[in-house]
Parts: sequence; C-alpha cells; structure tokens
Amino acid sequence: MSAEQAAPSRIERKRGRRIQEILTAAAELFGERGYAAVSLEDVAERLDVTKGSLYYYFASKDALGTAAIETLGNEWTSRLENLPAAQEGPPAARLRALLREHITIAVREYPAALGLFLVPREWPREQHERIKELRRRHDGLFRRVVEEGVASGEFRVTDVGTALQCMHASMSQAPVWCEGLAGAAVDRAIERLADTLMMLVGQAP
Amino acid sequence: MSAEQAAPSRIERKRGRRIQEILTAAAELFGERGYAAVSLEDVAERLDVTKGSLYYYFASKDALGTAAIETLGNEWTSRLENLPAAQEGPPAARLRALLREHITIAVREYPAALGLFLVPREWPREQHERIKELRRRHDGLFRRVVEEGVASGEFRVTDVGTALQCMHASMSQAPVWCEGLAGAAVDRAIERLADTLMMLVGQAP
DNA sequence: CAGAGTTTTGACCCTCAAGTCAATACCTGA
DNA sequence: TCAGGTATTGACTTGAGGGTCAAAACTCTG
Repeated sequence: MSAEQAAPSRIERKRGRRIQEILTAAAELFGERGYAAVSLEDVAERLDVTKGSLYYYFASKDALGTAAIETLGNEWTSRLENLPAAQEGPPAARLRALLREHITIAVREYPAALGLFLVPREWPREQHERIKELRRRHDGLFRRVVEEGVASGEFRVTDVGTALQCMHASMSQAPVWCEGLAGAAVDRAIERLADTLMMLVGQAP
Repeated sequence: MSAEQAAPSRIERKRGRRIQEILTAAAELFGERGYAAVSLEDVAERLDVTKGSLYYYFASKDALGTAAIETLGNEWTSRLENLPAAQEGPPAARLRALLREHITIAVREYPAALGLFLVPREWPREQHERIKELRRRHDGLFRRVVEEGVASGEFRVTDVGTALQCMHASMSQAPVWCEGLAGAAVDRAIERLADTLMMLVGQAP
C-alpha cells in the first residue's frame, strides 16, 4: 500500500526494454504487411526468438497489436507536442513545422506506422476505439493551430474538421509515395507534400 | 474460328449476371473488412450459397479479388469519363464536377470500394500492379483538368502529382468520414470535402 | 418426359497460424 | 556454486479457411 510506484528494479527495466523491442518489431511488420497478414511467428523470427516467448509477454496477438498501437501513437504525439518550432510564432509557420515533422516521422522513422491513424478495417474493433482516441489527441495539436490561424484571418478554410481530415489522410499515404525514393529525393517529396497541404488553409508557398 | 464473338447466348448472359452478383458481394465485403479478413465462406453466406459454388466461377480467392477490383474500377472510371459536366467549361468547374462525382460514388454506392485506390498492403502483389494500372487511367482524368488549369493560370499548384495524390488519399477516406451520417448531412459532407479539395489548386469557394 | 448440359452441394483434405505448457536454459544474488 | 526466480524453447492441440470433387439438383430442349 505504501511504495507501490517505488521500484523500477533492474529486472523490471530489462523486461521493459524487451517489451519495447517486441513492440517495435511488431509495429514494423504490421505496418509493412497489414495486421492480418502477419503471424506471430513472423514477429518472433524478426527477433530471433520463438513464438512461445512472445506469449510470455503478451496474452494474445490482439493484446500485442493494441500495445503496439498505443506505444507508437503516444511516442509520436509526444514528439509533436514538444516540437519547439510549433510552440510560438505565426500560425502558418507553426502549422508548417507540424506538417513537416509529422511527414518526416511517418516517412523516415515509422513507415511501420502506416495506417495507424487510418484505422485499418481488418483490425479488431477494440483497437478501433483506441486508435480513434489517439487520433483525437493528435488532431488537437493541428486543430489548435489551424483554428488560431482562421481566427486571426490568416487562414482561409471552408471547414476545419474536413481540412484536418484531408491532411491526415494525405500524410498517412506519404510512406507509400516515398517508396523507391532515396536521399535528397525523399526530402524534396516531404517539402512538396507540406507545401501542398498548406494550400488547404489557403497558404500558397 | 469464325464467329468467336458472336453469341452472348441466354445461358452466357445468365452466367454473366451471376458472376456480377458474386463480384459485388465480394467487393462489398473486402471493402468492409479487408481482403485478408474475409473468407470465401463469408462471401458465399452473403449470397446464400456454399463456398464450392464460388469455385465454379473463380479459380481461387485471388482470382476473385482481382476480378472484383477490375470490374469495380472499370465501371467507376467509365462513369467519370462520361460525366457531362466534366467535358467542357472552365477547369475549375470541371474539376469540381469530377471531385463531387467521385466522392459521391465512393460514399453512396461503393463504400465497398474503400481502399481500391489505396492499394491495401495485404493484397497479393499481382493485384497491386492491376490496381496501379487502374489508378493511372483514373488519375489521367483529374490530371488533364488540373494541368489545363495550371497552364491557363487559373490554378496555383506547387506540384500536380502531389496535389492529385492528396485528393485521392482524401477521397478514399470519405466513406469512413461519412459513417453514421444520413440524408442531407451526407450531401453537406460531400460538398465540404469537394470545397476543401479545391483549395489544393488554390480555388477558395 | 427423357436425358444432356449446367449449377450447386456438402463432405472431405491440407496447410497454416493462434494459443498452451512442461521442460529446460539462463541469470543473479547469497 | 547453488538455489531462486526469470526467460525461452519446441513440441503439441485446435480451429479456421483455402481448395477439391463426386454426386445430387436443377434447367433447358427435343
């Protein structure tokens, strides 16, 4: 009753890291091939362990899937929340910073996460709710900036909700569009996409 | 060797209709739940037949999937190609007509087809190519109008390809966004989306 | 109505992936 | 170094779903 939150003992930290490894591998595979098309044996193989080992950490495939989504989504959102360039200044600059960062994360670091924000239909229902929850928090970041820009008259938007949806739908596809590109070409694609999406709030480059 | 294309006999027409029914049911289910998550038994059940019956018409699940994509995609593209409002007039009006029609079809008639133009990753490779092919033809329609608008100076676009990709990504999600809406609310959502996408070429409503 | 052609059935096989678990290997601190 | 918990294995069960096929049911047409 006293020190319940006290000890992140060595053993617990090790366990935590292991779980993290598993989640990363799982998220990558799910993103690459789709949830239904990935077997736990695939995940295990990528980690050079056996399936049974995964069940030591997660009760089921769905549990693993859910955890993967949450971890990845939280991490991603946190990074955007703490992006310096998005903290202050004119809305246009802040929105652009958010867009660029979001696309960069999607393309360069978590091509894995493709679909996380799109709620792939074949995923279990329970996870749909979780993903929607994550999206709301994530969306809030963009929404605040856009609404501010609209209020100050800098942005011209028909409907904020629709504009945000279009941004997310487009960004979620970015990893696909960048397949086959490399080096500077990727950077250019990212910039083009950010520029194009700024048009949604009436900001020509 | 002589009259190979001659006879669409009664029996052949009946067969054709049956195939059409199967394709429709299959496309609906694939759209709703995702390719991998739909079993042929599911498809059969929706048609009140047994699995074996499907194999009388299609050699495999993949064959069925491929055929479903092609049929649906062709029909869809043809409708856009023959849209009167998209034939002549200022590019802005024509683009808007294309957008509105495309979204309407997506939302009202083929929510089934969700993902057809997004190339869901878990689908068999062979089908990716087919979908890409379909998309090229489909894209051409939009591209022509947009490029014309850019040439005449009416549109302001950073990059035509990127703008088109954003349009498609957004429209593909429209059925999801309209879930739970009904009647006039759907129409309004369609208009909002069309308006928002016009922003991508610099056209405020 | 008979019988040829067409369509549908339902029982069957086979593979693959989820999930279980007793036995084993691995640590680590006393 | 050995006793404790901790982590991992690999062989196993089970169920679902793709695919096959001979036999039954239907549907024309003579």
